[in-house]
Amino acid sequence: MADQDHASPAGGETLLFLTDEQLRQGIEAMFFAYRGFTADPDMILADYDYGRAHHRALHFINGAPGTNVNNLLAILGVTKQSLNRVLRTLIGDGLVESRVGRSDKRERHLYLTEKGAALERALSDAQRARMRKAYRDAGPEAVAGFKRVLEAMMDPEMRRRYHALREGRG
Amino acid sequence: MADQDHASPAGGETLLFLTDEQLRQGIEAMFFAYRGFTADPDMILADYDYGRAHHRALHFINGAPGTNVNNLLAILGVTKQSLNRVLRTLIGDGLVESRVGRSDKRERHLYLTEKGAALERALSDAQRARMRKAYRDAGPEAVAGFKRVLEAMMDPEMRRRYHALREGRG
DNA sequence: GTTGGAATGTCAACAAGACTGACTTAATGT
DNA sequence: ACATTAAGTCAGTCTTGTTGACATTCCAAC
Repeated sequence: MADQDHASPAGGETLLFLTDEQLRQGIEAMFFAYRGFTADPDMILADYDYGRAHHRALHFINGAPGTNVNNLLAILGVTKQSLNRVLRTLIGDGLVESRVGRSDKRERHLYLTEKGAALERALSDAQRARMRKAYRDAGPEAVAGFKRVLEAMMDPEMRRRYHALREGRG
Repeated sequence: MADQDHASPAGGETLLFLTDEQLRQGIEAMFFAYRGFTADPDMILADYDYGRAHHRALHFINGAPGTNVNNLLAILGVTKQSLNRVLRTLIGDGLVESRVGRSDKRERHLYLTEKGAALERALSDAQRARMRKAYRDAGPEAVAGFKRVLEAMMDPEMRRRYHALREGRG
């Protein structure tokens, strides 16, 4: 069934990579690569009593200091109960600081403490090291393609947020 | 801070994509894209009493019919106890058949039943549809780069298994 | 041939992290 | 005043990972 593409009369080149087998390879590549992607931070986290959820919270608070809980919720795509459990331990352990909003006192603005920034840095360094190696091995053009495909794979809402984060830092 | 690369005297082009901000974007792209990657099958699975783990088992049994539990274990990267729970429900529900090995009676060889193949197809179709759209939107060259970077991101052991699967089907 | 170790798979109990649902508190805004 | 919003909490459930203990089968050394 993977040979059916030879039957397509014209444009075979542009359709070649859309066979089920090609798509399947992409799916499996995503699966295996994501494992590598999370492996290094996971090893560090195992030493603390934290998990991947804590890493994600630290990452996005670091990237958008002062963000409120609702925004973080939307980015992470979890329920507030789930995020709250994580946030409570991070605040309790002195990695995250929660300040009452000055304009709207209902909101809580989140910041990393020195201690929280240190852990975030350790986790990020490990993850970035793998990313850097992958980028180097694959080359600049591959990286551009990599990002284009990943972006096309996102839900529109997540793509919007992805760009918003970039612009917020740009 | 994203402008710092202009300071690098030579080879700016080859280093441009290795700034911390570029790596951070890649990390966030992986995070958001993986969410999209799993979203469609997850919605289907919610209708059944199955989860992502069941999907993964069905996927790889479908790709390597007759595989034994140990091999599946190594591919999925979980403990045998964890896989066993998933396998038990799939076998109990008649989606997977487990045959005792003829040469080595300790081994169990796994096959999808008609029913199991049908669910696998439904899940795969949903996931492939998103993948196909992403590939189409990004273009063939981007897809090649996408795969190169993902492969470079894998642990060597997983890269080996990834290739083994491709050759087994090739 | 028996036996002891290694490999394969199963059962049971537990923990992390997600979920829903119901509720409280405080601040905002109409 | 009253409804809405932001945040947090409590309780209960589900999936999916973990360890530990155990049964079965195979194989190789004795």
